[in-house]
Amino acid sequence: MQFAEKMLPLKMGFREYIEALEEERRKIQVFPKELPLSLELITQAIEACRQQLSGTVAEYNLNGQSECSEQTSTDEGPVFEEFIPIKKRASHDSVEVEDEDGDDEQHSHKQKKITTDKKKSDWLRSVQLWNPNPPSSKEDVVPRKANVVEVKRSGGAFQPFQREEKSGVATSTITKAPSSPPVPATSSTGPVRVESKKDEKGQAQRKQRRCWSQELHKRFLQALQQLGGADSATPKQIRELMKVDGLTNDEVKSHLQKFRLHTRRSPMIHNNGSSQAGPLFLVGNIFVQPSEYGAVATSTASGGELTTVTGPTGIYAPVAAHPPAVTHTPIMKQHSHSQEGANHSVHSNSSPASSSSTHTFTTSPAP
DNA sequence: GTGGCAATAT
DNA sequence: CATATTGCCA
Repeated sequence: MQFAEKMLPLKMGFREYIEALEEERRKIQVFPKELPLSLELITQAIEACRQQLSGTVAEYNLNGQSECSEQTSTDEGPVFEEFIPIKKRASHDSVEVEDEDGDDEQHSHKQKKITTDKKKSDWLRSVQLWNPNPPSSKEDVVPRKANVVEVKRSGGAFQPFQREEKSGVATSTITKAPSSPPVPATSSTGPVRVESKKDEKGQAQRKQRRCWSQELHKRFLQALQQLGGADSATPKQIRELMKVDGLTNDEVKSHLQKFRLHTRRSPMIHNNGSSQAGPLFLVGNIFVQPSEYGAVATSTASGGELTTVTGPTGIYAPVAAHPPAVTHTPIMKQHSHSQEGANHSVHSNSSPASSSSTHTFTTSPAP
């Protein structure tokens, strides 16, 4: 008896999970064009879960991270991340720094792992966090505690976005940064505005390249979706929706352009539709994509199994009757979240030159 | 003015 | 070569 009770919850969890997934799939199935990837992902997730339910236990492979420069080998057959930045939500947060400090090991090895191992071909790969303006590789030493999970989320960290539904009670969707009234201004590690270089030369030199972080891109995608696709979205609208300070119309425009180009050229190359037992990657992390409505699931990637997934109040898509015939159907615009860019703290990723933009999308034959 | 494309600069 | 910025045009 006890055994049954013991394992029941687990199975139930899976079942519920699957159900939830299927429900979501049904929802988005009406927008095959808008959310092709989501559809695919969910489908695979379902399959994967079913397999797990069946008894076969596969191993999850979560990956998500990489700074603006490195994406250490990510062995994976299937390419998935494509445009969906997978956020890793482990129990221990704080920053993930590359291990380099070998306490018990000699710290002499400095081998780069990248090599030509994986040409992930994620044009997105290079997009990471804001790359303010690495004047000269600031060498700020970030105190790196060994394991101690000292969550130091004091004010002014970074990552303004990301709404984590805290046990139902929404902390109001406003997560306004504490120290960032209006006008984050352009100063200290702030936006990338041109330095205090009064244009004396008569010619405003080019703006510093803006590095599109994952978060940034994520927001970009969200906005894109809400606007009904890349084709119907306009830079201005996107920018408005992103609500990222310091972001200009032109930047969005440019990014959109690139995005379109890439999406056009490489349609959707996912792996075979079948679910293959191989790597599972879903589990929770993925569904944070359309989280705009402030209700999604959180997963426990750390050691735990999957857990949550159900939409609290089923807040997700209000749309119910939308004939697939019409393509874009912008889901109502809800400005629930707010985010203040102000973060750009002293990230100081020394990633000016290193950026291993090894992406080489072997563009398909083209149509 | 806004949006799209192309040239140009990293 | 890929990616971002700037310029030009509908």
